[in-house]
Amino acid sequence: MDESPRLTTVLRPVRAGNAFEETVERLLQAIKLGVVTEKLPPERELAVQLGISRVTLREAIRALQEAGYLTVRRGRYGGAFVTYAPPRPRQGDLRRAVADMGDDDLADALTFRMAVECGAAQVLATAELDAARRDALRQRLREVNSAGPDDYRRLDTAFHLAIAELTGSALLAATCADARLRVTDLLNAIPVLQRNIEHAAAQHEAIVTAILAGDPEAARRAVAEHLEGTAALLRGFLA
Amino acid sequence: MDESPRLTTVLRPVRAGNAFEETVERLLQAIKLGVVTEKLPPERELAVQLGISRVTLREAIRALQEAGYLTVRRGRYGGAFVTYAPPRPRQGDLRRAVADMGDDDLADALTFRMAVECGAAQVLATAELDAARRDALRQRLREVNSAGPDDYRRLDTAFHLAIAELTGSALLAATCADARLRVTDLLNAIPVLQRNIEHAAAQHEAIVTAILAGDPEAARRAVAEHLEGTAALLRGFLA
DNA sequence: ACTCAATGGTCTGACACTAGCCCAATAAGG
DNA sequence: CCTTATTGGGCTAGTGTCAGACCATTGAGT
Repeated sequence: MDESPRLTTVLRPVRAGNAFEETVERLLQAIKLGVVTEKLPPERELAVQLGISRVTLREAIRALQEAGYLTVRRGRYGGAFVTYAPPRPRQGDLRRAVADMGDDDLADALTFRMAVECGAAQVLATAELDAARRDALRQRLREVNSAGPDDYRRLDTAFHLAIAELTGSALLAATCADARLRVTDLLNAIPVLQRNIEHAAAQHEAIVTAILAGDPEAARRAVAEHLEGTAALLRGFLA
Repeated sequence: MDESPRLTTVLRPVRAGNAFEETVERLLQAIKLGVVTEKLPPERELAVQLGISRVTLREAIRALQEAGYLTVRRGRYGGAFVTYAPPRPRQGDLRRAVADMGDDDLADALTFRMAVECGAAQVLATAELDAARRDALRQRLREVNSAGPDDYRRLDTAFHLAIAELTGSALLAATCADARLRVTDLLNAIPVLQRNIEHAAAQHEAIVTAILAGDPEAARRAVAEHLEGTAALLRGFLA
């Protein structure tokens, strides 16, 4: 923070890059988060959803195709198919992934995620949840707890995002998704060990219990503990 | 939420509008939040900060000039001067302001703000603060507590934003600023009464005490209580 | 009175992005 | 085998945005 923090906070860049770059980024996120696992929506439809022209979208798709993330088929029942699965992390991947981010960026991302996910859990615990929402939350918990190593990250993401989405706030959901994908590359570089899964499962359990019990303090604490584990691990790789 | 919430969360529009519109919006925010009270930075400098061309910035400035928010003077020591102060709210302003937002948007904004501000306070309470940061926080508290009715909103904004900024996370600071300005128009339509100021002062006091004591639970609770008051007032105007 | 640094005002050529249209390929279903 | 709905592929004309250069104005200091 050089001069007036409030000034640089509000007068920050209005756009992160050109439409092409931002679109590539967004699609990559959707793929890496496991939000789309099979086929992207048709170009015309997707272009509308993303608020860009089809030309720009097609350029982005072509870039991802050349990078090996997508395979495009023409004709009816064709489309852009996801041909990517997060590779099993190998020795040194994590160190490299951490090094690829600046130290400041990493700290920023971790802090950001901690704040918004705790906030979301707390809000959800405060809200009065109908049966459908309670069931949806339990369902996500079951899914992540019964996941195999290959699906684990995807279902873990789904679980965490579900908490934000169930608050009913689209802004909050989008922000949590944003926070999550700022650490996706790092999480994907962490080996998924059985005992880690079990540890996380207990914490997920605690989060859901607190939310369903309507206890915002406990929900906040449970999420903070859960995230702190990962954060501490990643911070260990900082210079 | 129609189909798959996660899908619409990630595959949302990549840009909110064209560069011109977004720039107007951003500058208007800076003015209404009271972040700039006198003069905007020189065009060349501001264009770089906002990541846009000078041409686009100038169009935005001209629009705000025609709308009466700015006066532009040429020559050395010239620039774009703010000629706007939030008007004293009158009877019916609040009802109108609430009606101008959709019900869904209002609920979304309030939920969002609750989550991110609580998250920020909790994070700050967890962090180890050096003397400079502790002093900065106390300073902001003193300022808002000794504010007159005309400066109150501006200094209240500064206080709330300071909490996010002191976490050191630029992402979190930007998100809190965003959350705040989604309710700025509504807050500006609420009359500033002396007893409300006093009530808020006690709550601000509690927030700072909890943060300085390193008690994230208390910090979270204090912020939640503080925001809930405003939220309840606004929700009262919903159809 | 003059100078000059800082600032807004304007122009130009290049590139990015868009909307809308039509073509080409493909596979399910008759 | 043929038809057809659905989907990607490609083109064009028009608008938005940019970088950079140059002009016009102002007022503090000399």
